[in-house]
Amino acid sequence: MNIESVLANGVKAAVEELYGATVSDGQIQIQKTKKEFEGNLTVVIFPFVKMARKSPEEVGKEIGNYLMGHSDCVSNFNVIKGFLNLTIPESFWLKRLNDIEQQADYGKTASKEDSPLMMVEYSSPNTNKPLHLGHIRNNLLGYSISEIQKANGWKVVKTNIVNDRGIHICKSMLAWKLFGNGETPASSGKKGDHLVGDYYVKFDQEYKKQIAELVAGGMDEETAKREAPLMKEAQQMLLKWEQGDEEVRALWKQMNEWVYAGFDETYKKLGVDFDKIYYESDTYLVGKAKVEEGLAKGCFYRREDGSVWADLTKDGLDEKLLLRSDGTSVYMTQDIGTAKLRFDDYPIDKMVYVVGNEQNYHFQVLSILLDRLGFKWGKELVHFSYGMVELPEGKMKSREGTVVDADDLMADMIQTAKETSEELGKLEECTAEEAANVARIVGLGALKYFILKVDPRKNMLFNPKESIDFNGNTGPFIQYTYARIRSVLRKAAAQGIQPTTVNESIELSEKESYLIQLLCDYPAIIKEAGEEFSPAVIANYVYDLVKEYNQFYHDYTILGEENADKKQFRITLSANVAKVIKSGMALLGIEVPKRM
RNA sequence: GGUUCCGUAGCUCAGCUGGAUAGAGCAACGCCCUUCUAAGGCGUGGGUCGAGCGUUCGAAUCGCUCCGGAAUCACCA
Repeated sequence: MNIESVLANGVKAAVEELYGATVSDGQIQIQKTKKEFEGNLTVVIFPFVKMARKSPEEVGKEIGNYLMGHSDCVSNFNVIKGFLNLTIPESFWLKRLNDIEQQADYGKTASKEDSPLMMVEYSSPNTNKPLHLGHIRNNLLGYSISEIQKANGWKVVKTNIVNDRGIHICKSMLAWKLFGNGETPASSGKKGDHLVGDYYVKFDQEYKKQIAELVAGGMDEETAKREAPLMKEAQQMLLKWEQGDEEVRALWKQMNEWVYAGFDETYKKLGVDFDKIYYESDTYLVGKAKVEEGLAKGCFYRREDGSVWADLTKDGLDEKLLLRSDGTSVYMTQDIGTAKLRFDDYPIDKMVYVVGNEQNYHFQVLSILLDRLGFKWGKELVHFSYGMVELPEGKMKSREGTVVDADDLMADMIQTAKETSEELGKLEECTAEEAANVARIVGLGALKYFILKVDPRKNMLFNPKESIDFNGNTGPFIQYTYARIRSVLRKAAAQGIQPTTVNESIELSEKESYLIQLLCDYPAIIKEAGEEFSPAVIANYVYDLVKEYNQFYHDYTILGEENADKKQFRITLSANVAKVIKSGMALLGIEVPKRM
């Protein structure tokens, strides 16, 4: 049992005995004592004031005295206004530190045979262009919440739905065919996804030219957009694809393969992965069948023109199209098909979709539809919705060329990390290979931490220049602290000191017991992050821990001349801080370097 | 217009199941390298928590009404 619940029971008994009143769990608030006051934990007294019919100060004193007399985990107390500040004995904190020292997977809960299964869908790229900054936020969030849920004892399947069919890829294919001269990744030296993306841009440029010509010839713009030969040809191509035209399918397959090779490289560099990948070309027909099935069961209805709709007016929403009048599927149909395949493949208890908040409405509808179609997790599906990433100059728009490419961005971050470490004269003793690896870890750590520390729901501002900041609440600052602790531990080991169980009679300073208290919070933090699907909770916790450790580090001599017990204690404390930093950063998908 | 989300220091963000004097970092200014990594530490200045009303012993936090911003409301994905 943890200290908070021991104290809560104590308070309950105290109020009952002193004032003859019964207290519910919700009325007892125990929080960390603010740093400017003496004590470790604080009981809020206000809820008991009415029961006691005495002043808050008196009630605080009486409950404090009771706890002192009835529990050995309170060594002192003081009352300020309505707050009862309790001092917990030092031996208590040391015992906890020793507990942490013993646990290799401190704070994590391993999944068991019968643990529930969570499927997390993230990334979900289109195959007509490379990944951009928005995908980076998506991928980092998806990966991180998967890790956090695993740490909370879930079985997790990470999945990706690749949008590999549709008019967008046909545009790239057509442009490649018309303007490409047979260019391949091998012949051009371009990454496959970039190559295909370049032709998507090319299509758009040529398409705009054609529209302009038609408008100059007297056509109105709307008609011109429809009548432009390029667009007609792209639509023709899509039709051929649907019919299984061999030549179109062969080109489609080839270009998609180039893209996948490119994506794999990006994912690998970013450090994310998937357990199972679905392709829309495999799921859209399944969706169609599922909709027909729903139609037969009376979940949906057909209009005169042949289109199929779901009536959601009873749920306070609109009517939603599921099949076009020509019988082809829409986005929603495909998601239904994907859901069916997934449900066939895995015993899913909880489904999480990591998708931007521009699709909030879509997932509201999807949840209702899946529920109607009998998916047991449909109603409770989680749309993990995150905000847009904006740039100082304004919004990202791929057509206006203001997208920040994922590969370029990662390369820039790594390059900056390299330059900075060279300027500061770090890593001079390292081999070029080691130095490059540290630059990679630090550059990507900066990017990942910067994005993950922000509340996912919020739109965030990404300033490519300012984001590379090696001070303050940043990934590199945390990595740096970790590297420094490792260095201390190496030197301690050279003196023959290893972290181990420490003598529980050592006297602790305020800072030391506060640090241990922070370490003790870690399991609760993982739990909270899991419930809220929030990597930011982990990130901000780790930052707090690091800041606190830095003060400790600067105030104390860890390896100097002093008594052996104290030295042992500080080494052990440092090692445990390092352990928790590493563990927390791993939940964010961020590596920590042994030296930097 | 309907729905949803956001609004906290000059900037980027924490804090939100109601609790003490609203916290960090960046930027500005001033200290600290004979002490284990200065990619660091300490300090100073900087706030009507978008506005108002309400509930409460107590509101940045809960409710209502406004104001400002974003997303969405396609036979696009």
